[in-house]
Amino acid sequence: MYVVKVPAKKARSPRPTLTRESVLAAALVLADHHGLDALSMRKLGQALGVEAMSLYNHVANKDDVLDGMVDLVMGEIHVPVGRPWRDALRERSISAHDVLLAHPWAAALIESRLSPGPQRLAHHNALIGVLREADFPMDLAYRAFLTLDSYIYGFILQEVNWPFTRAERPDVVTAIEPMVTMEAHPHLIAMMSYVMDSSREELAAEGAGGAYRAEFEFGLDLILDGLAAALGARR
Amino acid sequence: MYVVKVPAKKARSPRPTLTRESVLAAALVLADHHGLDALSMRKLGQALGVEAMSLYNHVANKDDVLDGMVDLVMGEIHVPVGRPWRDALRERSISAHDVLLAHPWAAALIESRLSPGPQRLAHHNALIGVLREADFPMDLAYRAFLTLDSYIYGFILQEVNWPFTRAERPDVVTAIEPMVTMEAHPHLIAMMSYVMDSSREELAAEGAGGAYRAEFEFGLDLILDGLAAALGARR
DNA sequence: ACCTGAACACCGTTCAAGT
DNA sequence: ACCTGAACACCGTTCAAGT
Repeated sequence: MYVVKVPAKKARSPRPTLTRESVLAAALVLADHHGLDALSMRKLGQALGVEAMSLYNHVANKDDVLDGMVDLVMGEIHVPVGRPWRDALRERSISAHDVLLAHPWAAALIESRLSPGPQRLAHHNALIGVLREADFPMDLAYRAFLTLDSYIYGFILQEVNWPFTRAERPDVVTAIEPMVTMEAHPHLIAMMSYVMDSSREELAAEGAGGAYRAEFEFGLDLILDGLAAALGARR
Repeated sequence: MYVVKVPAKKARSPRPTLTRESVLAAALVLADHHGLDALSMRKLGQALGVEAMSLYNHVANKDDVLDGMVDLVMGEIHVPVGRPWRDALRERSISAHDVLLAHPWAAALIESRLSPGPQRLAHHNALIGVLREADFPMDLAYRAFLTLDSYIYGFILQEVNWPFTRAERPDVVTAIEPMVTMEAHPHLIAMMSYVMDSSREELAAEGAGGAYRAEFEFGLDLILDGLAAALGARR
């Protein structure tokens, strides 16, 4: 499985021959551009200039497509090796953040997939390797892994689904406003006005890593500090 | 909106009159028992002894149903007030964990919903209130909130989707096994054998809070420690 | 006021038939 | 070997018609 099919040399068809890889790549582009809801086998076929039924010659079914997309995304996340564990974890966490932000549909999908692909397995193996080579005992390595990944995926899900400026999603903001009252939700209002204040809108425009990058790094460093302390306590 | 409709006294129909509340309650039960994928307007109507189209007299559409279900779940999460911030946050985090574990479809759904309902607004207001009354500056309160909720939701998503014992999901475990090799994934294999070892299976049987409860509390306390340190540094 | 039959525009997937 | 038309069993939703 996962063998790359080489298109026959003499193929002179107007469009390239379908392969598992081209199907997955097209699915990823479609999801990036129009969201995961817009990804149907019929539309995917259409994007490839083919009927939906043809896809079943190259992928088992839609679940197989989703698994393949997840694995493509996992392959984009960088895990540095041969570096101090804290640096390595920090860099891979930020890489994961940026990759998952670039594919807003991916985080929710990854967490809902049961069978990991080769890229995901390799990623996890490398990650655990970083911890083990830094002499994390296995129970602590497991907890470190769970804590860090819980944070990363949870953060991305919030970031991707929660547009905090009125400019981004005026419809959402105006829908919420009438339900929030000063009497019932004073603290919520205080936080919303902090979050939506103008200096943050400038941040949002800066790009690279998104407007939440500083917030992400706050929690990330907090967790890395905690792991360092836990590791120190064991020695 | 959200007014409870009182069924007419003289109603003598074989089944109770439909209300928004009864529709949402039935949807929640259906999702708890058969998963979110099994929740369609047609099946929901069937569960209520009615055609799918009747539901539209009580809810706007399926999105409205999903929003209502999320809000019911949010209402189950307990936020203690008038207690030291650390105790209050710890208790509400564990409450959130247990509630979200009891409704395995909820975490993913909550994070994908754009418009919060009244219970969610009240919950967030109370949570921010705990932080503000403990003199967290607003920027730190916001980051504390983001860090904690990222962790909680991310953790639940992993816990809900990752069955770690062969007994629970033999099909998943056997599907993964042939892909993992000792040469390519030594660290992954080491961790999997740690995670799947028999002493953990006993833990799984203990119930209340699930088999991951200790792991959840590890990361939770790590984050609470970090927040306490960050708060102390500000004073 | 509430329920429903019929209809519309979608889904994923199978399978026999085509090339 | 790969593609497709027809078909099946599903979706969410609308709307005119019923009571």
